[in-house]
Amino acid sequence: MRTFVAITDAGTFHEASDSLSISQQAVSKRVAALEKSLGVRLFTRTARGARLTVDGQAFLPHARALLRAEARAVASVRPGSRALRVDVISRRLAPGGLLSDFHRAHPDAELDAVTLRDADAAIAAVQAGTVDAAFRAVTVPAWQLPDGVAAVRVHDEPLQLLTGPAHEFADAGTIAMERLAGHRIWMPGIVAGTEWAAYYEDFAAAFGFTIEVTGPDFGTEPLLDTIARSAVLATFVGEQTRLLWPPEDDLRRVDVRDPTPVYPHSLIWRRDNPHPALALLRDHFASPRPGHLAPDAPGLTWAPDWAAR
Amino acid sequence: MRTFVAITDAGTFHEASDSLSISQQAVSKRVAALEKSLGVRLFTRTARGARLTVDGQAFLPHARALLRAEARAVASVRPGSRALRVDVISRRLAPGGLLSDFHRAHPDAELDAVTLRDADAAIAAVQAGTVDAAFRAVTVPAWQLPDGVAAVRVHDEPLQLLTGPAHEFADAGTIAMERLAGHRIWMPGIVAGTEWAAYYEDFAAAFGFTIEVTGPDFGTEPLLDTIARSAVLATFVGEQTRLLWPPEDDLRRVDVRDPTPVYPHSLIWRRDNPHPALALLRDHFASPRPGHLAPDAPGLTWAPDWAAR
DNA sequence: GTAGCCCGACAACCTCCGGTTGTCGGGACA
DNA sequence: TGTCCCGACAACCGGAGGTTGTCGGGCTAC
Repeated sequence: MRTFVAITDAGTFHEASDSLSISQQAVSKRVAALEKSLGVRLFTRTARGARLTVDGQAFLPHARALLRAEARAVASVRPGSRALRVDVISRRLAPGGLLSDFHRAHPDAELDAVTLRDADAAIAAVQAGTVDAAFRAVTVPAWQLPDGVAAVRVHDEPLQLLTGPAHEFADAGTIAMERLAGHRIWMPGIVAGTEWAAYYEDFAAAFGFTIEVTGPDFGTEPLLDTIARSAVLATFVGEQTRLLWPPEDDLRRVDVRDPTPVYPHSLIWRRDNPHPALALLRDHFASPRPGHLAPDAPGLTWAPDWAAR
Repeated sequence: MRTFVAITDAGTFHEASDSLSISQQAVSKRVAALEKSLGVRLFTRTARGARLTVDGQAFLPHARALLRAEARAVASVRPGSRALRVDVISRRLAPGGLLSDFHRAHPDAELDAVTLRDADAAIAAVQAGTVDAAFRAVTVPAWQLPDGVAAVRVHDEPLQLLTGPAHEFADAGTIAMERLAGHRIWMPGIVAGTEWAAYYEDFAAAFGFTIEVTGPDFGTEPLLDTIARSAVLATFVGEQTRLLWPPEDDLRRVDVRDPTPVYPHSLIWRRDNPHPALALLRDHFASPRPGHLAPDAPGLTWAPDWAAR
């Protein structure tokens, strides 16, 4: 690909071979191999150089796109001057409802999303500089964070109950929290010892339902399929979560009120991290965002006692 | 890259080696080479398989994007079932003002833009199936087109004069066509014998200015730079043309009235071409588009006599 | 505690991919 | 029509990248 693009830029095989620091014959061989593998001619060879065929013209922008993709891939792991790397909790809960929001506001800021084991790992990674920021529920007060690490609760994500059409709550639209008592909530994929598990333990204890984590996690598709077929199982998802499958009419979203459970996200970062996009991220989440609950909303919501303010 | 992604999908080196039909040792070597070239570890090796490191997680979406780019590149030249391939006239005149419009209306329709030598070559390519459609000024009446090839005049692009700040017309904003008489218009890059050359010959003859095509074409940047510095040279560009360089304040766009010159684009296609996106393209340009001159606008515009209706 | 198992790494070997140099035919141009 | 330059072809060669065989090291079962 690089050779192909170099030739279109240079105009002749010979000149391209210079810029690539290989021989003209090697360039010729590379092109011949590429043309053979594609099954089309990319250049018409003339006495005054190489000109693109129609296929070559159509191919060129895709070849350039490929080289750009390669450069971005390499840059994503280059120490120093890489894109902002942000830890977000498992996609099930909030697959970028947070970040896609930011992305719309700052389309040029490049982000790489990663997911660490739990908040402790995320905080350690932020301190180590392995990641630049994390969105996590923080279970400890601010003064217990490592030196130089800051955390601010920036986003309370309302949780909805997700049920199949045969479930008791399927057509309720909204239910009161007290009706959850005694019900079975299935949350496979939760890892014991994480802040995410702690959240659901406290949540279940506070309102008298049971959390089941049985079964290995085969991914979200079988999980949601099971939910869709079950009359008694339900699960929680973030309000912003967009499910890819199954079609939404196989599943029902049920709002919960009195109070509405919210998952408390804190933005965690290291104060001396100079990454320019990090400042954008902090500013974005420091200011109130229309359509989102402010974390200090009055008592209509529920979050664990330990959730940092 | 493919190996890297295969491992993340499979979970273990061994399983990935199966899906790639190579040995586990080869997979191990490939990963080691990739990690070495990137300078980071992508996997943590455990007794239960390979897990992504943080770098690996950040790298993964870029690796997938690269593979998608590769697939698109290959698909762009695959005979049958490739993206719609459209011939458009040299970018100088109308760099996708036509196609970006269509792209906004149909973001999913994949297009590859190519540029053939002239309208005759485009018509031949359409007939041969090398390209699926062409936007060209057609110099012959419809009944002289090859069998099965159709052409409909769909878009008249108004031309603006482009001058440097020292030019007589620089600050006029709008001029009457008659004022062009005796002026020098520089249009390097025009190839003799093309319908594009014929257009400008007729244009110049009709209103008494001169066209200069001297000088080899070094690309648009030096051309525009020359225009920007000259007090007597000017050139024509399509109204929709967005110039990348120099900054617009080094150049002046001057509207021409009484009449306004328009470049007549016909959409050319082969009637039995079943490409689904071609039908979209025809429908899009068959219907009136707000903000664009209809090709049958009254006598306020000028186009050559031969321009197909 | 320990035997077995499965995972990935390492070593040795070999093939052939992809580079090199040398040469050639053919179109453009003076 | 000679000259020049472009790209292709041939012959050769080193090493990148595949193979097989083997090993150490954690889980896991008993």
